[in-house]
Amino acid sequence: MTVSGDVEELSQVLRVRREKLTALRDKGIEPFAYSFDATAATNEVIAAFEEAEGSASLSESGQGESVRIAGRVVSWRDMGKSAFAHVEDASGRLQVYFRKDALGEEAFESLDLADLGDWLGVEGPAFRTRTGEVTVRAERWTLLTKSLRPLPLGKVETDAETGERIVHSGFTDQEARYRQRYADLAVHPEVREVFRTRSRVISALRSFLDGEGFLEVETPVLQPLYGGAAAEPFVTTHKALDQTMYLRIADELYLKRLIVGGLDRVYEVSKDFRNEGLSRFHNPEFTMLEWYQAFTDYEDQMALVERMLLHVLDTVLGRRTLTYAGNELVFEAPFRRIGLVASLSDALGTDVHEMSDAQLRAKAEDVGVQDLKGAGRGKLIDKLFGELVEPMLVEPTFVIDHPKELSPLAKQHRGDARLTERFELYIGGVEIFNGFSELNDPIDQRARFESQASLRAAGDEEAHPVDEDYIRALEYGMPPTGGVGMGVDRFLMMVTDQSSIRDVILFPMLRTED
RNA sequence: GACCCGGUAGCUCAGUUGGCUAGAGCAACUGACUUUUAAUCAGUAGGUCCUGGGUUCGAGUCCCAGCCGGGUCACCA
Repeated sequence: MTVSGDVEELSQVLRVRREKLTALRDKGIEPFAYSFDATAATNEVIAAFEEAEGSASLSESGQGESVRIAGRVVSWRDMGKSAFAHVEDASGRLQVYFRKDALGEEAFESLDLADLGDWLGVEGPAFRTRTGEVTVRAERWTLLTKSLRPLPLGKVETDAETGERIVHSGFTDQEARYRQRYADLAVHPEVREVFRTRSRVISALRSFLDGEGFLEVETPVLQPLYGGAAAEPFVTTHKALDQTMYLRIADELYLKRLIVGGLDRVYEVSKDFRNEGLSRFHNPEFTMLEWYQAFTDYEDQMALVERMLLHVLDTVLGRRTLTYAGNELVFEAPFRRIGLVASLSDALGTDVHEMSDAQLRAKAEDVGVQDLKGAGRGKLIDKLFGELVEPMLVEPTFVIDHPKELSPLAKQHRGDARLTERFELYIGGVEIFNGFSELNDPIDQRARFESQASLRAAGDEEAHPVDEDYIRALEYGMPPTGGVGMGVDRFLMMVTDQSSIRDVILFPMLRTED
């Protein structure tokens, strides 16, 4: 684009708006107002008018009380000595009727300098038009903000039979919508609604945990050593300390340090960062909810997750079903539970525990798993599960009792030394929750870290590094604890039926422009 | 990282076998219209055809390289 103010080189549509800006100032109209005192949101104006109609308290000419509304102009129909517009605010849109005789010559002529996208304040009584739409008859209008760049507004048609909203020539380029989320939000009320839902869901998660006696805490984003998940970190440097720092990949090890300290129920809503590829289920910066509760195990936590999800659905949606990717998901506790190894054994027709590593590897190659370099027994089982069982987990399903090598922070299963007490909750075929009976034996924890280190030496770059300070904390004594991590963005994909994680993140990661 | 698809006006898109001055709808501008609602009618203006090379008398179109995006897969306990 051009140097700002260099009007000569602006494209025609931008130039025209700059010229109107100048014309407004010449008329003594301030194009960027300081404030406006609206008396009602647009949806309240409509509701109040309809109520007045019902109680027959309108004036003889069918007008309600005068109102003041503020919003963005999203449609305009000029009729010579009158004009209709729709003005949109956070609550909805409302039609405004401008008449030369009601506004006076000067105020009406000044409307020529208004554009789609401008923010306007309008004052006047509501009435119902011949075609039946509740409308404000403007007696005064105020320019609140002049828009200097045309918004990609489509034309909105309401289907007469179904009442459906049909948008013509809208703003559909995905790249442009993500890069200019402000414009995407401005022209798509349904996108604004997705993010309102996001906010309500996170609020409901917090209120649920608060109600259970949990304490919301904040732990470091910048960490001297990363841990709590198997992932590549972002690396940075603190200059004054001359020290390498990592952006957290999980909150787990810090939150469990707090359990050691006696804060027996803690949770954190956090941004975590993983230096990995992007996909419709992965954004390098994402929102995680983790909580830890002393004196509970993974059974207790599965029950808590069930209650939490029902609370969120009841609070936010008022129903216990979701439609995601064309599937109806019914939430009814208790959710289905399947053993990871048991279900894989069923799928393979052989007991997984009886199979050698070589047999597992051969099976994995059979079903087309790629990149098995350095994969240990646990990873082979996990890959096979991902290939053979995971796609069938549409209804909410707890997958439980994972192999030990896959879960270096989970407590050994009380009935089977090969397994851990762990669960993952799958919804719509996607992993949303991950929890376990937390490993609190520092000697076992050190051994697990060390076997991770040998996996790392064998080529598994995601294996966990040893965290000596965390082991020291466990040595002081961590009570029996159940803990859970939740992929908040993924859950929101389910709640709002969006197919990409980018559609539930306001500003998803993209390569920079230019 | 692999494969497929795409990038043309502010927005949404056409553009044939390579051929004259690159088109349409919406938005914009001028004019008409005081209950319209995808308002309507008449007219006008608006382009780095993603970038850089190449082939050709001639490239939006064909070839090569690159950039950016979307989708699918891989990666992702």
